[in-house]
Amino acid sequence: MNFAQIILPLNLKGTFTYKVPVDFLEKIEIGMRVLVPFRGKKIYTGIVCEIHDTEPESFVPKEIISILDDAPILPNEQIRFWNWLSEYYLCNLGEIYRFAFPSSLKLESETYLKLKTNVTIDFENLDVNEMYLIQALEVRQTINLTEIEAFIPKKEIMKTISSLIDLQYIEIDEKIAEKYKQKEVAFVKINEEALKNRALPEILLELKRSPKQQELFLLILEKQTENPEKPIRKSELFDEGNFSHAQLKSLVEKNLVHEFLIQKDRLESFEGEIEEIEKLTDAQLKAKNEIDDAFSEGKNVLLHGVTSSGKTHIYLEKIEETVTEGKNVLFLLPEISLTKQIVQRLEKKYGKQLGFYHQKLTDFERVEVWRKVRNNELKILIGTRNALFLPFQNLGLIVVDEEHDSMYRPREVSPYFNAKDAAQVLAQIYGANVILGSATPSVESYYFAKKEKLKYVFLGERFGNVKLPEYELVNFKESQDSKNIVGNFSTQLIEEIRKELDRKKQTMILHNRRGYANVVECESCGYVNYCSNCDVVMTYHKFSNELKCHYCGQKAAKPKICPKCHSEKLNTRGVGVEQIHEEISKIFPDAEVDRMDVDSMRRKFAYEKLYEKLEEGETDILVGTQMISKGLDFDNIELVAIPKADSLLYVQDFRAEERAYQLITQVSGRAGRISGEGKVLIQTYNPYHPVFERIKEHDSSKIYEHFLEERKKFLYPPFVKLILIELKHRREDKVNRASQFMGSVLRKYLPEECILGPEKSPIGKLNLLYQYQVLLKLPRGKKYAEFKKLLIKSLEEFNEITGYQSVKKSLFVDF
DNA sequence: AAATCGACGATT
DNA sequence: ATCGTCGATTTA
Repeated sequence: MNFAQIILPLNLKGTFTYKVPVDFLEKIEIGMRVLVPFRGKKIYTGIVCEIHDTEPESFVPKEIISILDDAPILPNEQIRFWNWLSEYYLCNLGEIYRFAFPSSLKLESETYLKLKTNVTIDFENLDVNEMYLIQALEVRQTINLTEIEAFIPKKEIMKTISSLIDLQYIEIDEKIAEKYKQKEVAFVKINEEALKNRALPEILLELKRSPKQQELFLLILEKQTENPEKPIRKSELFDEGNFSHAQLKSLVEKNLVHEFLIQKDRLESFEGEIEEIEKLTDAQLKAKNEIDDAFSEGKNVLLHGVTSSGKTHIYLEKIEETVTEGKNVLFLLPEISLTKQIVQRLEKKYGKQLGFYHQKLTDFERVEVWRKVRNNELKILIGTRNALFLPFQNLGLIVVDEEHDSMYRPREVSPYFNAKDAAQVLAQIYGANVILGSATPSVESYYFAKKEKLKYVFLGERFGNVKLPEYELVNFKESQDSKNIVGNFSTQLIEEIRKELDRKKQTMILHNRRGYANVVECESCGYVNYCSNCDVVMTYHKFSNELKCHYCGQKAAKPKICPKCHSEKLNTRGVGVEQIHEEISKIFPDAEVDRMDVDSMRRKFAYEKLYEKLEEGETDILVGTQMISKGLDFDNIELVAIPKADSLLYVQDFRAEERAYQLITQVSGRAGRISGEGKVLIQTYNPYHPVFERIKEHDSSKIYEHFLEERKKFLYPPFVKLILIELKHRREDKVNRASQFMGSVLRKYLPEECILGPEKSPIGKLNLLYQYQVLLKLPRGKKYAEFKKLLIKSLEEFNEITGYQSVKKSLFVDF
């Protein structure tokens, strides 16, 4: 056993063979990190994935420099998971490794280290190497691994660094150190000490000359005695009485009152607003029993529960059961969002045994969570898809909430994989169970649930038997013909909104298109502005008064005259959310109309501020893109309007209808959560469109039947497996030729009916790269494995052509 | 992925 | 003759 296969953090095929030095033979194990030289001077942190005795024939392997861990950092299950991902999604192990590990666990020679600020170093307890490194860092701000090699022996480097990181003397210098700062809220409380030492009358006497201060002091005291558990918000004092900040400040200075800050996200639980877990309703209990049955049969579950049916309650029950059995839970969310009741409730109950893992953590925080998971200190982990890669010790349950969400498979991050499917494989490896939960399951999951590959559990009623919102289709063509319209709104829509305003209810308006107008077009010559990097017209944003490319972020000034024919007549075409917002503000000048989209939420705390406005009922009408369908659970919303619903359907994508249905249903779920008086107005030119008609009927099985029929007819998932091959290059002729060649190679091995293309991608140029694609529709089942082997063979053949090596190739399996 | 090497064209 | 850019090649 003299050789090891090492995974390197590079996007390279396969693993690399290294020789294990004799003194490491005892120590080395699969799953440990090792330091290896690669390409002359460079040093990388690799992962041992195999130890064997076969000496390579064609080359002389290099030696492992050092072993970084005393015990494997990566459990066996994770290595199996990585291998599955790599085979299934046709990606390299190195890519997975890069994605899975926090960067300070995979130091390489270009990683820069720096001294932590404001640390006092205890030189007495440092060894020689540590001392050298600290001294070097005192002279210069940063240093990298190659530079350290000059004064510390190679074998000692990592030991020295990790011990100094542990001591918190040094840290990794992350160039893009975007620190996520949590919002803090100020609270006040009476200084108990002051009350102990002196009698209350004495204190009041002292404040006699400042009556306002006295009044304020008494107000705080009164609030505190009334409810000692509930901390007092600084802002509520100013709301209730006519006090000034100066008065509070002097009370603080007199040491009678303490002021303190609490982080925003811990607030909810701290305020004790959470009800204890109520008993499950009969419907929920039935669902839970069905889940138990499925689990005992070793089946995973699709929990299809209409909006506010209390899926969370069922999750909580199952989570508690799993933890009681001594196993751990992973709770996946599409993105880390504010205020999730489940978070608050779990936090209260499990405190330090609850962990979070998501993209907004700093590297140090990630390593911290990693360590805790490995030591089995955390029982429950809430996280986004990258949490799948934590070194779990005994996973018992994975919950995938909002399983239909496309954030589980973002196309732009490599490696490409679908967290929903990966979660099921990971669970299988760990012998754990999975609950996929959604109010609007993906068509694929629904199909597998009906095919009994998953157990289908349906919760058809809202919690407390609250009625589901009612849908009404507004025929915009008719309104237009009878001239009953103002801009993009029919008078019917306007009247309904006015009624809500009169009743002091809130209204949501969904329009899923950013900006003010799609295009700015010259009336006389038809000129439109294209992005200079992409083959895309630029969207006009009136609010920031510029043109933006939504694909690469490129900005340009809005032209005043046509750059081509100098005409001054420039038209806008296509309606964006800004325009809807403007129209509504004009129609209801006295209402408070707010807009929520990525552009208006970019500023720090913009989301939090708007959230509070909505919560306090200050916002009357909220106009927004799909953003408004997530996380806004307020009791006072009863009307949801979708003025241009057709635009949701007209997207070049076989999932467009499915996504329209999901989006409409998700926003609708915001309406009438408590009262049951929710109403949804869908304004459309096609009131007889099958999707709208079926949404209206409130029978989800009908709509899924419709989707499945269409998918079957036009051969789309779940009836076939899709693999998209995308080729990119700066030069169009090159990528075009490459794609033609790819097509011909594929046709050599695979039947004609499986191959679509090659053709120019829907967006022909993106970020200066031309894109071409080939779409494969492969049959499911046994044939699939066979075809996939042939695909790999074709890809290998393609790779042999040296001329096409510079063409970037991406594969999207289960696209 | 990333560094290195070689070819070719533009610049001193 | 030298610098810069692009593409091909190689990594254990």
